[in-house]
Amino acid sequence: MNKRPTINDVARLAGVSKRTVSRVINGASNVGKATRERIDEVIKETGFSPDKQARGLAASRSFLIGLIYDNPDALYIDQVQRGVLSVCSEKGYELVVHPCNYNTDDFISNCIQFVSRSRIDGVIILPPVSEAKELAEALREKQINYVRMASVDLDDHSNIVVSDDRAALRDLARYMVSLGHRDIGIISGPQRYYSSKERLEGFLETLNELHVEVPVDRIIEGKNSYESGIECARTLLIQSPRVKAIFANNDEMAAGVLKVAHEMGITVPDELSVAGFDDNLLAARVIPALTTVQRPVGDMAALAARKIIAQIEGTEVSETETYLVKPHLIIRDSIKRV
Amino acid sequence: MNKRPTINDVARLAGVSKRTVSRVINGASNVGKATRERIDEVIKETGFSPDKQARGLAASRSFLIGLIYDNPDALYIDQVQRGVLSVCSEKGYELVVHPCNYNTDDFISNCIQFVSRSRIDGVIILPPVSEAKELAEALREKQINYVRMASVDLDDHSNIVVSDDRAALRDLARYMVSLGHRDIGIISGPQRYYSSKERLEGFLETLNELHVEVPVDRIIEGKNSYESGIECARTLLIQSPRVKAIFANNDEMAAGVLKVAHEMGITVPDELSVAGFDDNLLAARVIPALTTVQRPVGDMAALAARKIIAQIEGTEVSETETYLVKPHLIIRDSIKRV
DNA sequence: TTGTAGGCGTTATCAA
DNA sequence: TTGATAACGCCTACAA
Repeated sequence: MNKRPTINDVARLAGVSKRTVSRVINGASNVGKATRERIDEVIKETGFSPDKQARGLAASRSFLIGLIYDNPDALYIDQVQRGVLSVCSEKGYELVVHPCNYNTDDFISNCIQFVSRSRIDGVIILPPVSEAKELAEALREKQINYVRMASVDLDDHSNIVVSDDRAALRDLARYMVSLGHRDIGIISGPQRYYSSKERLEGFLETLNELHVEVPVDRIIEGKNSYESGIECARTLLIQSPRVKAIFANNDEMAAGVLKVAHEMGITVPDELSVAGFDDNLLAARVIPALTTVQRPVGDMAALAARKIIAQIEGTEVSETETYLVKPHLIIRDSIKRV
Repeated sequence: MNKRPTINDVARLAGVSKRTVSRVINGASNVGKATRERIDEVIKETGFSPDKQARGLAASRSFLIGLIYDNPDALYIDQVQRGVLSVCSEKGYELVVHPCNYNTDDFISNCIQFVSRSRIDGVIILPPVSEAKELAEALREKQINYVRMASVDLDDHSNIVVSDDRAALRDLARYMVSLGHRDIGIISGPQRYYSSKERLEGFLETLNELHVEVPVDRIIEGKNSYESGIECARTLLIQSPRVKAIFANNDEMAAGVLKVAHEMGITVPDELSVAGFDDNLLAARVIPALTTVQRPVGDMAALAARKIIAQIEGTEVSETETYLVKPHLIIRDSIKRV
């Protein structure tokens, strides 16, 4: 019921100055062993923990990490949040979320304000916002720590964690071809996003190597939404009825393909194979369950958290060298041998 | 590129003391009109905004609102976060997320610590954690502001926002019966949760009024997961093959029912009708699209945010009287007339 | 190795 | 209506 103990209480109880207590709190090396032990004990007894507000005010830090995103995929965001938090809480940071509007004009200043208003120590940026060069530049100019999560290596390795979507799609292409598929259609993502381009290129690249042609009219650009998936699937299936396998840029759109196939009386996977990307909640639930690609989102997020904290605390972890993770194929029921 | 202006800069430029500037910032009434205008102008010119850290240190506030939950439903959480943020950002608060582990022993002290470490001004608690009486008591005892989101009216109305799940299930029952259903099975949620009990009771209540009996062996308690839905559906469908309609406590389990029906060669909705709850992402994607119940989650969350801010700032909004919102039926393709 | 003094940017007390 | 002055709890030069 009493107030929280302060550094002064600890200092008084331990019979030292608060400066010394401060040293102990911050793990400074120049403290006598006996003194340190005495102080540690008092801290334990009193349950003292430094006040973040005061600490922040004095040191210009907040122990707050921001998460910036404009992504409709709630599941992805949830995984990221949990991944980041697993690291944060252990290091004494809290996570402040900031969904934003990538398309508005003031989106950059909005993000900058978010950071400076609350003195956020650093931000983690999710795709597709993370692809915005302007935001990264603005952040850098303002000396704000940031780490981007992306599908392309477009920044210094201490500022980014990338998933190798391209490699994953090469695997998928090989898998499809190995099952005999030759008549392949694609519902790509918006080509203004690197992630979409990477996936498309990785897929086509390997298909070409394996001498499988995909005529341009079998590649349709979707918008990553379920509705868009439905629309594109209709177009594709009517326009190119010979297509026997479709890769959709994400599971949402793949679910749309399933829907259209059902409407048109096409059986999946017997008459049409379908692949998605994300391993969304949907993927396993849908009938037939989707063969798709899973990114280790939680791990990537945790890595991003470690990087941002390393930046903040100036402790360049060796691990900072790691920045590339590879997604892997999840094989379920939506692709069949022909 | 210069540092942010401080209250001192403003005071100097306006030729007043910082105390007066402080009054203007905080909207105190006892400031001369001319003085106020001058100060307002300087604030605008300099782009000054008060530092939250310093402000918090002085006033014992952080302008941080915490979100406590232990809920696997990422979509629900995402909707809540957006709803809360829409209010927060406008009132100058930030949202700090705190997923926790309802089942661990230290879960309460963990939450309390979370709040006190960062001086969180108030917390919003989501179900099912929000049902924990002990947590609410601990919070109250520590004088921590909180608002619970729940399905039952189990707290003071300024501390809770409840969705009337019971009423929604009465509607569902009437709807099913109106379509001729008499052979109804139920996959309920864990009965240790109020929300699950409310739904089950509301459903049975109205069924009884309409003289539709549900034998006890047609009511199976599930765990709200997809897997659990599959398991329960198998049991139910094998044990009571005459069942022609199933209500599942959430969409995840309803998706499980669909899966099992497909496995067993039972056509939905022709031979079996299915209803869910949540209007999950799945609901519209699955085939057939699920008839389900939608809670206005975003609105509830925004309301909760307004309540918590009212508590923090001591401004009891009249709106605080509102606390009950009613979910509504979303009719899709999974229930058919018999 | 330890302590003293001053400052971080704001709000609160009390007088004028 | 205003303004000195002291908190708030911690960190950081600079000394000892």
